[in-house]
Amino acid sequence: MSECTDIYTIAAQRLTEYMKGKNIRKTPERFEILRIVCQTPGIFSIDELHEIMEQKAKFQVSRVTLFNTMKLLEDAKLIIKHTLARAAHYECCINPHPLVCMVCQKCGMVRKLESSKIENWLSEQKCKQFIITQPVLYFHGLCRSCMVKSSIKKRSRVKSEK
Amino acid sequence: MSECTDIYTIAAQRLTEYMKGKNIRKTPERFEILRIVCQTPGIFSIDELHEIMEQKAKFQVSRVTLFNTMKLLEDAKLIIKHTLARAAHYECCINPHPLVCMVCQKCGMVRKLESSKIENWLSEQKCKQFIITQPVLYFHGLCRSCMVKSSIKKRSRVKSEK
DNA sequence: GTCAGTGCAAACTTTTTGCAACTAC
DNA sequence: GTAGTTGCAAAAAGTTTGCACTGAC
Repeated sequence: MSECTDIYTIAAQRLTEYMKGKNIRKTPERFEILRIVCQTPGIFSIDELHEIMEQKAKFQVSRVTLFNTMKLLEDAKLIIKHTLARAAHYECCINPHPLVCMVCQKCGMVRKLESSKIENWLSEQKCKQFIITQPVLYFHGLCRSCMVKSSIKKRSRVKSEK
Repeated sequence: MSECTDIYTIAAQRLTEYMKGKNIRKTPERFEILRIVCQTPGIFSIDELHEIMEQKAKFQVSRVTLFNTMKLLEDAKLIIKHTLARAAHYECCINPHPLVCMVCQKCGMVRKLESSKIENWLSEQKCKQFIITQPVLYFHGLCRSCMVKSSIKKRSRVKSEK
């Protein structure tokens, strides 16, 4: 928890910095949402975040505000938006680094890979026509579980740790 | 056009092969959709495909059938599904290869990169816990046009060549 | 003839918008 | 006090489902 608090402190500073001179107000909702986002491991949807806010954090906030705040946090580069499933999913990302994700085409499971080579590869690329803010490498395939079970169940939403 | 026809011939063979022994029927809708998909460059949404079918191909087909058929073609590995925007986008991909896409965070533009190095990098990866069927590397960032214009217009849908 | 496929309408899910009340500045 | 923010309700957008009809096998 103390580590989470540290992350939140940094994140809150960055958000304050981002807001500066932009006519963007520091509302309690925005900082409480950021706090929960920092405390939530893995990726989550708006609905999941809404439930966490109400159940765990006992903080009432509307879905509309969550949508708006996610956009703000994304612009401030404090979270990353994944649109792998029908509903967008987000994750806290205080120190953006190249993400390597395994996405199961059957169950929607997402797993992250550690990789230094991809970073080297990325640094070699010359992209004058494009400012890269966040590279994400998705591997679409089948996870071990779905490899074994040959069930024909429908592709579900992205799973997150509950 | 002759090249497109060739691609369709190969695709139709693959689809037929995929359907074999699966109780999946060869309907004219499915093959006509596949033909148009093979003739359509770049990425497209269900709605865009629906318009092309009606306007250019003069072939009446419902959106429901397009959704179903896209699922079938995806399973048959003849198309790739991108979920970068609110609406899913698809592209024909007869010979799947690692895709490297630049996605503009502002206007939603998608551009493909040529890259052989990413293929080498991928071949080095050992993924025993995962069968990779399609690697896609997305660069999220800003395209040249949005770099210059500092307009604050909202992020729009994925653009495709019209 | 059977049952998978099609297409309409309706339901459902996710996201956006309009608007009144609120509040950070 | 002003204007950005919140949150409700409603609309919009994308996708799925129920069901009757059709047609591939």
